[in-house]
Amino acid sequence: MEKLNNIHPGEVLKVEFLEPMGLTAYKLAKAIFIPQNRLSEIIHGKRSITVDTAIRFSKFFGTSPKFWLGLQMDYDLEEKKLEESPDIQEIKAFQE
Amino acid sequence: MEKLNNIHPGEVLKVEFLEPMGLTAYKLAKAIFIPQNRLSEIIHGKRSITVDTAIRFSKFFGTSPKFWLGLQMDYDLEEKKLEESPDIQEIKAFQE
DNA sequence: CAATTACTTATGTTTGACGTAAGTAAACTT
DNA sequence: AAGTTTACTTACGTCAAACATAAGTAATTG
Repeated sequence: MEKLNNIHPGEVLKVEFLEPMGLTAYKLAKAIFIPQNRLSEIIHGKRSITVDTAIRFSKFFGTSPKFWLGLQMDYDLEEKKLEESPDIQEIKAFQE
Repeated sequence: MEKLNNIHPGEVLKVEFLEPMGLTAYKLAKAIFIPQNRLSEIIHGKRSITVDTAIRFSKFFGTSPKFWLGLQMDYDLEEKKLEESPDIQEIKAFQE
C-alpha cells in the first residue's frame, strides 16, 4: 500500500527550511521552546502540526501560521481520501 | 473576558447554510450519516470541524472541504492568540 | 394518540498531542 | 582522554477532545 506522494508537513520543514538554513531540529526546538521529541515526531510524520506549533514556526521562520496549518490540512485531506468510508460516498448533494 | 467576535464554524453552518436553506440539524445529520449530537455540539461551538465532517459537509453543500477546515483554522488561530503563552512571545525570528 | 421530527445531555471509549525522561552517539572543549 | 554540549530517538504516562451510543424531552405530523 503505497503512500502515493502525499507530502507531510514535517518533510517540508526538513527539506525546505532546516536543511537549506543549516539548522538542526535540536536548535529549532530550543529556539521555539518545545521539547525535542515534538519536532522529531513531526519530521518523521508521526505527529501533526497543531495551532501551537504553527504559531511557533511562524514566529521563527517569518511565515504565516496558516502556511503550516494549510500544509497539514492538505495532507490530512489527502490521507482521508485514500480511505474514504463507504457512507461518505453515498452522500447526496442538497437539491433545491 | 469577552470573546470579541470570533466566529465559530458552527455559527456559519447555522446562519449561512441551515437557516437560509430551510434545513434542520436533524435532517442534515441524516443526510450525511453522522449522529445528531455531533452536529448539535458543532452548532453550539463545543466541537470542531474535523476532516471527516468537512468532507461530509462539502459533499452535501457543494462547497470545498477546505472552506470548512479553513473556517475552523481561522477560529482556532484567533482563540489561541487571545491567550498566547509567554514563551511564544519570546520566540526570536531566525537571522541569517 | 402514536410515530416521526428535533434537539440536548450523559456516559464511556479511543485517539492523538503533550511533556518528562532516558537512552545512544557524535562533535566539540578543556 | 575525559567531560560537556549537540543531536536525535524511543518509552511512558497524562490529558483533551472527538467519537458513538443511548436516553431524555418536546413539538409536530399523520
